[in-house]
Amino acid sequence: MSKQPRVRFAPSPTGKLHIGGARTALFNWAYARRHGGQFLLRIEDTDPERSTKEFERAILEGLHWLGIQWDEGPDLGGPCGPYRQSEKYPQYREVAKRLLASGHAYHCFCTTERLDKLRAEQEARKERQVYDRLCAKLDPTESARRVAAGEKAVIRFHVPPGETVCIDHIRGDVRFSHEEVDDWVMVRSDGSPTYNFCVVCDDVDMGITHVFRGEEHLVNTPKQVLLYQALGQPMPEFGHLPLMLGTDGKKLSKRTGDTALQDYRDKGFPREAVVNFLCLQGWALDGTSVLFSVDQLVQHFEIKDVQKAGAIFDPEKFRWMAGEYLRKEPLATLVAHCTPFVVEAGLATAEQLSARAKWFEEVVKTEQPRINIYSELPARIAYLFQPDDAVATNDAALAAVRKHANTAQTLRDYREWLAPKIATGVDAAALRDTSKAWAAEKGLKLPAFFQPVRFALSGEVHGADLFDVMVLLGSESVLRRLEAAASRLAAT
RNA sequence: GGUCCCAUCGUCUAGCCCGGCCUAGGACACCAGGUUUUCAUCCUGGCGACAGGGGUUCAAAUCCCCUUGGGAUCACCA
Repeated sequence: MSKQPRVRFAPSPTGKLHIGGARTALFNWAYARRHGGQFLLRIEDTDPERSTKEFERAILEGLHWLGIQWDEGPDLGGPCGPYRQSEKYPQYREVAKRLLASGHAYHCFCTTERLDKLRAEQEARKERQVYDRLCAKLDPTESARRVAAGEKAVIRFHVPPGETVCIDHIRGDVRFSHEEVDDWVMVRSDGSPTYNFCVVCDDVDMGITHVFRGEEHLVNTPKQVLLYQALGQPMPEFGHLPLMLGTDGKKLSKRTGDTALQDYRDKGFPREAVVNFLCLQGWALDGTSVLFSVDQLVQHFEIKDVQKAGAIFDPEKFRWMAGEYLRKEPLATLVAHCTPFVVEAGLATAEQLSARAKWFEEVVKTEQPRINIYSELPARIAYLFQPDDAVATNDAALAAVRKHANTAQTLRDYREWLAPKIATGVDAAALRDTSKAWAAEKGLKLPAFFQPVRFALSGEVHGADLFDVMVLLGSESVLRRLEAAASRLAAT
């Protein structure tokens, strides 16, 4: 690398940040950091119909959340601005004028109707559907006159004969014949520039040295490369990242699951897990490490190590990884991450939780091995917030408890035995042994003892350690719930 | 259909560029055990792939060709 690389991520604000885009951003950013270069953010909002400020903000937010910082961008500014394409129309017009003058581009007056008809005919003859260059044959001064007269026209790029090879660090060199490239539209009849045109202008303006983007752009590359040549600008090196695929093997879309980064954030996937997992779609730290940090990514990321084949996005593995990170979180951090979800679920207010901070911390600690994402917590701990005489239950749990005989009696007996022991507080460790001894003495099999008690306390037959649950509930609640369940089981 | 890209366990991948260390490694999932009052966590083991066919070579997952399969893209969208 002769000089510092400059790379960019250039989303168009026509939707929330796609996880594929997030990965593209991540790889670009990692590359810049790895090689001591700059990472820029550019907003490609040349489609006024679909672009919104709202989406732009959401995208920046998503990027921030991932922990990606850019060196130049629409919010930060920089020496190569503006970083929003909608603010650069005068510049594009200038370039188009130059290209027109140098004969690399021409005005095309063909109507949409003629173009449609042309395509239909080519289709019928099973030919390639390309523009027939009718207007390329027009005399430039004649064209200029018609344009001056107010006639609607687009500006097309005049593709010269020949062939070109472009450097792709992932795929190797990609060779293409100019024959295959259409005389594409650079400027629409309303004067607005098109994507392929803006991209090149901007990448030139911003001194971009490496273009890493999704594979769907591979077919655009020839058009863009030709433009670099026409402009007399050095070509950047490319890297077309493998597509992220849905379980159907096709490009990931809303059909096959959540595609927006925000969806995963909203569901409570730990940030580090998202970053880690996204990186694993097409890249690996080494053969064996699955879990790695952003620092490790930056330390080892090489674009040539990126996989060529598309990667099917596996939500299952993603959830597993989320759990791995969640389990490693320091308790205070996990509490902070979970709190909004508990509040959102209506279990308690943030104030109520902070008033019982120590207690809530224990609650979270108890569930930490049992949840994979933050949003799973509320449902699991809801029982702690319910009235002692109205603990929610489900049929399956009830049915399981009913399999045991004399459960009401068991609960009452246990309650009676337990009451004096927890009068001054619950000691989980002590109770664990003595309770089992008590059950044994009563001639109860362990499940016949534990299941009804658990059911009484939480309405479930599965869950955290029973005596930890008692600690969380407190003596009074425990005794009340034991009684309430006994009554209920006796009644039916 | 044209053009382009791709091809290792069901999935993510290591190995491929610079052939031998590959009787192909790791992870998810799955299955079977162990731990636990249950669930989860955790631990152990198992299952399971070089798409097919030709070359080249003493030797090919690795290089070449063909076939097959999959994908992307064919706009005055990005």
